[in-house]
Amino acid sequence: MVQGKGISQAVIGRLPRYYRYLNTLCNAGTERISSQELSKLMHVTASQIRQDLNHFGGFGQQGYGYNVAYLKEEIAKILGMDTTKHVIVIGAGNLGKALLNYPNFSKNGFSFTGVFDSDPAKVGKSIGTLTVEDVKELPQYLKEHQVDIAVLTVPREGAEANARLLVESGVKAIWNFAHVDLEVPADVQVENVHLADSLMKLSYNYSAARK
Amino acid sequence: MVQGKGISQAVIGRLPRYYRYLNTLCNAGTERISSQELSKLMHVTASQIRQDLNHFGGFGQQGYGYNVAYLKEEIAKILGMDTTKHVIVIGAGNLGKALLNYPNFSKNGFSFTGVFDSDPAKVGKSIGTLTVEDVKELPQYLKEHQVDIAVLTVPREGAEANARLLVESGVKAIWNFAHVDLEVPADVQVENVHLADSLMKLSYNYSAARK
DNA sequence: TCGTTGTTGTTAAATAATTGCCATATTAAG
DNA sequence: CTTAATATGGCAATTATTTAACAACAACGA
Repeated sequence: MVQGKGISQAVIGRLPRYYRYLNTLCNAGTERISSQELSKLMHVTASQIRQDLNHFGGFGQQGYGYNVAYLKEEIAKILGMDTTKHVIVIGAGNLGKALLNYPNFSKNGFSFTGVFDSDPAKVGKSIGTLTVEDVKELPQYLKEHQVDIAVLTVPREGAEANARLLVESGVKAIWNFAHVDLEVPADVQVENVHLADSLMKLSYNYSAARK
Repeated sequence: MVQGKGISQAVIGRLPRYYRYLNTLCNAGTERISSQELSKLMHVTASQIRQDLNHFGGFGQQGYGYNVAYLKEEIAKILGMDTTKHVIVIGAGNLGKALLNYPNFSKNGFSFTGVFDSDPAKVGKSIGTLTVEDVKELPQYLKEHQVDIAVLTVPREGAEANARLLVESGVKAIWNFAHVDLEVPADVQVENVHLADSLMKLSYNYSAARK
């Protein structure tokens, strides 16, 4: 169905942060941690941590706390990072390049397998191990390859058309950096990164704090 | 007009989206709009629109609705976009370049006035009208120039040190793209763009929908 | 073994956010 | 001028989210 088991997006949105802290703790060799210790580290309430985690199961043990490595793995599974996700990028500008070169994604099971652009000047150029392909090849590519997630780093004007194309070819997840709200069927997941909105929010908080 | 205090971040976070839709309407020549029409366009409730706006004042008129151009300007003011914000970028990688080249920011009162990097290979290179400066020059630069917002597009490891430097030099707003939670005094505003978190959230929703 | 301390999972209470409702004001038309 | 249709702003009701409280159980030391 559409949305996952009625767990709120507020909860889901906090999981990656837990994952990040657990990863750091794990790398530091920490074996166990209580919700209270973690709450101090993360500046959230221990109640919230326990409640968030218990949406997915009882990962802790009374009197002991949570095993860091185990909990980290469980959260990775919840977030779907236990299986490789094949990702393509539409738009080979600076933003697309930045994402393709970001090392952390591949560490977490996201495999970038293609990059497309409509600009003839960019087609054929290399980005890391990939070569930029013409966006005209995209429909054919989608027929021949499994694509879990498509990243849209194209200008606003081209975004809707590209999204439609992706949806028609069966892509079910779009990471949208274009500054528009995409209209897609309910079974297609869209995660927006509206940078301008984020900057405006900062601008508000900055301005409001000066008053 | 009355700038309320303690307005929730949920409300603030929606303002840029209103602004975007009003801008589009304005460009299309639309003069007036009711909360109901706007609600259909944006897929939110009319109640929410009216309630959000009324945190900042009564911008509408009974029986008429809202004047698009006027409301747009009022929201711009609320978001602090009526005064120019001087912005610098720390980190001249692909992400920094992408932000510097994004045309919409300058349209909305954000003026990028400097870019810094620690990599000698990047120092001296041009990005648009700016030249990359050595990050060692940053303290001196901050003494001589007004900086409203600093953008952190450096690797995780360098982020904390740069943030400390910025805070010590009196910068009060940081747009943080590094994958860490910065520890700053309460009077310094931080807006995080955690791309990995966003991708993981999409991964969850994608995986959950397949079940 | 037994008691003390620590810590979870869960339920209840408190807060916060969203939506529904409507009195009242404005516009538009006859 | 009168009336019907429209649409806000504010408040009340509802729903969602967060925090607090605590019973139950594990760990640990004596």
